[in-house]
Amino acid sequence: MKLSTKGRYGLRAMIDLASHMDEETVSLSSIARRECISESYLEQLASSLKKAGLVTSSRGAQGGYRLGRDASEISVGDVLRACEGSTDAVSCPGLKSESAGKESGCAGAEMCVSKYVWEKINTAITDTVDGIYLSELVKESRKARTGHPDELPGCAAGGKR
Amino acid sequence: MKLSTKGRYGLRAMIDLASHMDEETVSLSSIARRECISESYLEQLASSLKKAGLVTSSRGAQGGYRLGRDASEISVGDVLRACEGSTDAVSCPGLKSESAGKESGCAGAEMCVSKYVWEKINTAITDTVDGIYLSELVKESRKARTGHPDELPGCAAGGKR
DNA sequence: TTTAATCCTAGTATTTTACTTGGAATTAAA
DNA sequence: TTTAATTCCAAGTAAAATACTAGGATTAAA
Repeated sequence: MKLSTKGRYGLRAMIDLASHMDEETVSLSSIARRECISESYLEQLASSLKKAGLVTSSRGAQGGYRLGRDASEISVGDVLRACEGSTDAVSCPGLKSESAGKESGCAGAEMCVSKYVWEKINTAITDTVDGIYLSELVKESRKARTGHPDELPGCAAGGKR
Repeated sequence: MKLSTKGRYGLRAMIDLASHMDEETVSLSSIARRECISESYLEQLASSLKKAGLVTSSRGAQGGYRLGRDASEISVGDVLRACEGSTDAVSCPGLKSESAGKESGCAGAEMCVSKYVWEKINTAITDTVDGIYLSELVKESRKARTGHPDELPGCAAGGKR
């Protein structure tokens, strides 16, 4: 039951981008550097985020990315879904989230009680991630940073895995 | 962010076992048959469940498994943790759930705002799975079954993947 | 002594993850 | 007009994780 690097890096990147909305554009290379994420890997995430409308881009020198809408209107759920495809911990036909008509899969769909559990887990996750917005995280981040203004990360220790 | 077959099969198996507590012992082969799970794969889950004290076993002919304690005292969380190791969607040093002292990993641990998000996701999941007990599921299952007493699963359609 | 079961260790095919590579296209600035 | 900085795109790939299978050894009831 793990969130992959896509979701984890994706959120970090979006928080970083949101924290630099004073700048005209933000290049992937700068995000990658600050967040200790491989730039070419970030490209893939950027592509997903763009498809989802969460960021816009301008090409060429001095180009880069901007948020697609205000940070207060982008939820963590939006980001994770864009990067991971879905935030469901279990997806099986017959669950509400998959509105694939009929019980197309599981043997004896209405007898599958665990379905009930998966549904609860999925809504718990969804409710949580849809209730947190980038704007809050940016605020939190600034607070933390001003508390320790001297500490500047550096990639060596972590970030990768 | 997917729950693996271990957790999914594990819970199904435990519900099945809990539904047959009138019998002396329940063999893996019978669970495997009813739940459409490979018996040899189930053995591995049974071993984890036993280590966690969620089931007890007796060897030899006529042997089999029983619940380690009452179904009302075994939560879905207990089962999932036994099978999957943890129910955390993200584990990184610095999170409460990992009480590994110091910020042993992430660059600039206190600046990592996403930590705050992972924590919320993890608690949401934990709270959910720790609040559902096998006894409820058995009851639900019986209700569903008596509603459609004629339907008997059969493995063909699903169960595997 | 046969048979039905748990128990145990290891192997393996497949899938997924986490990247990298090698460019092409676009645009601002020199 | 060239150069440099950037996004964009499609494939390839090594390593890890997943979802099993195989082959027994052990135990105990019938």
